[in-house]
Amino acid sequence: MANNVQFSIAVHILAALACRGDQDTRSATLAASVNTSPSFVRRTLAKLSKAGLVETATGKAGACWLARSAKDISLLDVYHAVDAPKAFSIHSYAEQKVCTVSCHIKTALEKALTKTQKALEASLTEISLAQIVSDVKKK
Amino acid sequence: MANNVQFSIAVHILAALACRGDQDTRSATLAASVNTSPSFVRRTLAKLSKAGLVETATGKAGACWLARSAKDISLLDVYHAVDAPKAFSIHSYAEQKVCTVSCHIKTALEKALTKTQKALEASLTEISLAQIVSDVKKK
DNA sequence: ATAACTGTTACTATAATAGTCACAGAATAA
DNA sequence: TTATTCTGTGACTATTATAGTAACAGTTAT
Repeated sequence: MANNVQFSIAVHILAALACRGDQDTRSATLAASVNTSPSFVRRTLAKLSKAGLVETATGKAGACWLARSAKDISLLDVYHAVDAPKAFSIHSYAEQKVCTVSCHIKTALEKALTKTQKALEASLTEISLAQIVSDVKKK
Repeated sequence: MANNVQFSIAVHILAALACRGDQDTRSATLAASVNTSPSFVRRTLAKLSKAGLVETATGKAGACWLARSAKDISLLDVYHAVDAPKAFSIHSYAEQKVCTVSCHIKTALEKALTKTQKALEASLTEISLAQIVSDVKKK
């Protein structure tokens, strides 16, 4: 499949909203920045909204804006909001009863991969949206 | 697309080889344990071989075995060997020159995601094949 | 020579994701 | 109250990374 880029698109959208400050923003405006269709933006926005990262208004003056300060939004929040896939997946297969490895490798792998997933998530916690925005503006 | 499971299949194969000790092992035997075709196993095996994790013999008595002790193989070695995809990918899109975010978000994101990738890889270094094998046998 | 394996290429099938379209529902403004 | 213009969402197609298979040349033991 195509790689999952929802996460990076979500960060892009949030950074754009942070930069626009108090201005109301329509999905079409964001779509222009991200270079995709408004519809796609709205679908991502819906997830961010459910996760409480943005707020939206429907109707003629429809718009969206950050629900809280950029410094209070971590990349882990975004990661969870878009429900991005785990770093690793384990293959599924029929266990061969005669083979110890075949029977127990799955559990052993899960244990190990849980650790690495935790490490990744811990790293995401360390990075705030505000930092991203600051980097964007610096350049 | 389907998720990338090459990594977990590679670990499965290596764990199986570790358990079999000095016995010569054919790709068909591994295929039975992993529950896939010998051809698929051989392709993974080829990568592991290029990375120096296993050694193989061609010809009638063809076989494969670990190139070094399981405790000297880390999951990071395996990760690199199979050339597994990065945890995150960044969306590509045409930069909108009028938009600061659109122009610089990519660099900012790359910087952030490099950090998390490093964290993930550091975590993989900590886990050896020997540990996986030990977990498999314990159960 | 023959048999039996690996290494590799070429192919098809699958499935996750991207991306688009269309429309109902909602709020504003005339 | 009607027209307008936005969001939210369901239904769809297109794309593409990956899984998985088939086939065969090359290699080695017997």
